[in-house]
Amino acid sequence: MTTDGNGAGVGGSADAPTPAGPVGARGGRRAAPTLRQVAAAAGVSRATASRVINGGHLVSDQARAAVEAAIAELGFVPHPVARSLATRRTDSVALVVPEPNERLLGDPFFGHIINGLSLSLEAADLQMVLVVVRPGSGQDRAVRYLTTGKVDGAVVTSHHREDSLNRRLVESGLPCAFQGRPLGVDSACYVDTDNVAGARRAAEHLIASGRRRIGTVAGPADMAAGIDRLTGWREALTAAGLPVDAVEHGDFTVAGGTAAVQRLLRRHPDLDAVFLANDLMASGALGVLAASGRRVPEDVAVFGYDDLGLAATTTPPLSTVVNPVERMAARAGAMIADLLAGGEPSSAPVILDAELVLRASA
Amino acid sequence: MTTDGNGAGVGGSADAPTPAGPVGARGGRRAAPTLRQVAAAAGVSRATASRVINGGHLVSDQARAAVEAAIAELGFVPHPVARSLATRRTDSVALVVPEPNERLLGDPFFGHIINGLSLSLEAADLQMVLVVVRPGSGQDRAVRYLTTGKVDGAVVTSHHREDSLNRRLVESGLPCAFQGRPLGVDSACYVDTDNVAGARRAAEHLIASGRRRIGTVAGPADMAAGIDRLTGWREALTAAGLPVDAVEHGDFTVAGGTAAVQRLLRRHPDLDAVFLANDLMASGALGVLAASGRRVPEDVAVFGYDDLGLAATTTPPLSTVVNPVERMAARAGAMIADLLAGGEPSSAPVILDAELVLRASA
DNA sequence: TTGTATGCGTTATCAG
DNA sequence: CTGATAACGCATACAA
Repeated sequence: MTTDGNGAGVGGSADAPTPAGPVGARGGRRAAPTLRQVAAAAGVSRATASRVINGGHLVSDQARAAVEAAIAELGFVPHPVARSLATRRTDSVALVVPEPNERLLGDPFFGHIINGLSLSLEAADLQMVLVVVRPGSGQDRAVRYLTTGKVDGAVVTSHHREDSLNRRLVESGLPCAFQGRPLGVDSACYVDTDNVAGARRAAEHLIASGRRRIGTVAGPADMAAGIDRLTGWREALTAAGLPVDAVEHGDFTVAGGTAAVQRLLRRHPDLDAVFLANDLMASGALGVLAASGRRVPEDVAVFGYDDLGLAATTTPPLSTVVNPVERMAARAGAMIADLLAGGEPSSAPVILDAELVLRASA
Repeated sequence: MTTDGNGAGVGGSADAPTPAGPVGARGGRRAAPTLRQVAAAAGVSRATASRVINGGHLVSDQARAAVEAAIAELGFVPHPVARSLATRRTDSVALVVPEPNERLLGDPFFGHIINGLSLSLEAADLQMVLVVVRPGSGQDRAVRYLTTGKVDGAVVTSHHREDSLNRRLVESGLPCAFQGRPLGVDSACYVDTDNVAGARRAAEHLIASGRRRIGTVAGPADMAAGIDRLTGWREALTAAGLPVDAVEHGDFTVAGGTAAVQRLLRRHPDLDAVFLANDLMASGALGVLAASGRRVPEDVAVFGYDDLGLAATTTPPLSTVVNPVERMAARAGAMIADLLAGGEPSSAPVILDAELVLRASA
């Protein structure tokens, strides 16, 4: 083993240009052992030591054993930065989230995204880096960060409004996977849920249970989820020969939903059902309806969208459409992992199903 | 300027060992320009080019102008990984969050943490890396990631249960700042809110408004926030000569709060007020009270804790204690930024105030 | 003020 | 199977 007290310097290998003085212990952390020290302790070259670390092919059992012993003894861990510089990989991917608005702060949505993604990335030994893009110069900043080699790829949550970010990212050549159909860019590398079908089914349920005057509070007209859920609602009502004029738009927040429902009821006091593009807004609707003396679901049925926890705790509990956010994020993570492993970019998006969950409100 | 069509190779500098062949364009991304190319284009040495990039001291105006022009022309951006290897800094800090449980998924808590922290880190030109620690081997994994040079420091949200993570991190020498008083470690480098005072004030308000039989649903007994809020409640009741026997513990979730309140009411049907250690549990309590035919606040007053959005939207809206989560995270970010900039570790924690917000429930 | 030389810790190439 | 050695891209003592 040739491990003299010094820890290095023996072994006869001609590669020790390092001054070898007492390591400059800055702060309080003692310097981590390097590959060179491992090689010296094992009596092999750095190249051989490196081989056993990376797969261990093409090395004699003897050399491998020696190196592994040295690694264990020194507590060696490869320095990720140095490795990145050499391999030009960082083994980390960014989760890009839109500007922090009411939705980021108060919606369980992002918690689920984060959980699903970090879990699937972990399975591929990738680290998640959260990049929140702020308005103003934040986008430039984010693009610079993402395209200068600090991450190997990105999962972009495309629930934000259409802007140039998506396009800039794919044009930069950075491997990207989108969660939610991306607007403003022509990429098939995304996973989404079938928002159209989900909304349609919700509306169909309302119709099947006898409702005839059905309104909706749609999401923002410039977000994919907002557009698609409105489309599904229209499809169902049109197919049933019902009018589709009772539409208001909300911003996916409780306050926004509250205001939108008030407008809707003012214009259409005869509504016997309302479909809201997410549960947060539906929760606001519940308050408005109660305040106006309408009973849910006897007088007005309420249907939400998301089922991310809130729906089960309102009074009455909300019937809603399951938004498989966590699974979407996980699939997006797998997608980017595939891409980074050399897989081909998927030619078709992954669309997860949108099932109903019936509770008391409709 | 000596810029021949080749872009490099002139200037007489003796450092061009690179083969100079057509860059291996892997994937679809064209290779980013390097410092060497900038130096060549500007007709200076790499050292000089490096100097103008890092502050620009000790360089002639002429050289600086030439380098800046070259940078602009080539669109040069320093490669962060190479820079990190040389400087031994990464300019990024980790946000360490506990295992993903119900709280991470459904609580707006983490959204606020993320927002506050990323904002303050951005001000210090630091990038936030989110590290979620899973049960099992997740902790080893996290510690390895955090202590091998991929981040310069960490902000640890200490709302998770007491475990060895805190200790392992500070012992590793990694600069750490905690959000919430850390259990299991003796560090003054944290920012918290005065949970004891907050809970005490809430209870005092209940007492001042005439309530005499006051119960509480405390948080977990092994989390700082749970412990402190219970303490505050006890202090107020004891000072008023009221009994402190009506105590149940919940897990900070709606379901947990629901169950805990049911137990509490079974044991103490005469309660005229209840203080819950967070709004999620308070929201569960609202449902139980309504179901049992008790009016809020006429029969039973309800007081929550957090005011992170939910409290304003329940029926009735919750009186609660403001938990300045975003400001805490921001302060923790500033703390770690200071530390990394060479500042001294703070000798005393930062404690933010806990104010009441009165709504209809109490 | 500028340039030279070297180090940062790995991986990868290419002779042996 | 193994070992020199050259990248990787940038920063920085030190010399001039």
